[in-house]
Amino acid sequence: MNSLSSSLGRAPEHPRPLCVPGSAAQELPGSCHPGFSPVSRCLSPGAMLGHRGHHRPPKSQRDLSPEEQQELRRKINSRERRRMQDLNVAMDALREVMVPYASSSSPSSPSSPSSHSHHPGAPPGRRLSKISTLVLARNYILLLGSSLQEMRRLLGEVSVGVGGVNAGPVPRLLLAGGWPLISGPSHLLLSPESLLTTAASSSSSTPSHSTAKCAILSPGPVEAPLGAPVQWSSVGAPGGGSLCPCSVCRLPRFSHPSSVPRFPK
DNA sequence: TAGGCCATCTGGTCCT
DNA sequence: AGGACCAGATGGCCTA
Repeated sequence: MNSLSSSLGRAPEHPRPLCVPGSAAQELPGSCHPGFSPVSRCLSPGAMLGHRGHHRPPKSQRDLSPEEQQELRRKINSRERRRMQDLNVAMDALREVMVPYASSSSPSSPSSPSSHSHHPGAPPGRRLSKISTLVLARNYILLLGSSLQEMRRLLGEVSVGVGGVNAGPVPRLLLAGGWPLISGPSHLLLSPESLLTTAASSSSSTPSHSTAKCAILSPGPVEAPLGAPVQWSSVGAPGGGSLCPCSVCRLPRFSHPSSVPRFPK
């Protein structure tokens, strides 16, 4: 776990100021309210809106001394920080496999949180935002699914001509045909049936205002005619055509090797 | 300067 | 009881 934190680059030992009951010097302006009881002083309006409609610290917490409460709060904050950092590591891992959008500099460049700062339409050099990463990943999976289905269809056609699916060189020939990530993690090779189902169900719910034209963002891959597999290269691969006009795809095709620290000091 | 994105803090809830 | 997860709030950084 520590390895994950250390890989983030942002020194876990130097998190932002902690808001710990009883530690006024560390309080964030606006987030804590001196004068409240040690237990309730950090309540934000949102935090006050508990599902039960009232706030009452657990019995065990009420029984703790201020020092113990402070230590407990530090411990909880640390856990939450680490949890979010782990989530970011996973997000970076996802960005990496998001060819051709993946940022090579990101892996653990959380050390450069500033490079996060990006939004659709931003100039090249910015890595995918979290939401963009998730949206692209989803559609990327759908694209792979449709590609797999297409490949299976072609395999079927070719195998008929050469005497069967297990006929020697045919599969290898097709596999060498430039299918993106076709040899990637096996868990990505989902059943085309489930992908079709997913795509069909999601195509009606997918926001389309800015993504309808995008082969990556839209359910397009699944809807693509069978004889014409999606032209991946035209979407964002090096040497491909113009950038997709959608809001998410107007992103850098190539990762930037350098990243600017979010909090330069 | 506004808006987007992000990290962090926090309290509540659920699970083991 | 403790940890994981979640969602709201807050403030900082960056870009248009």
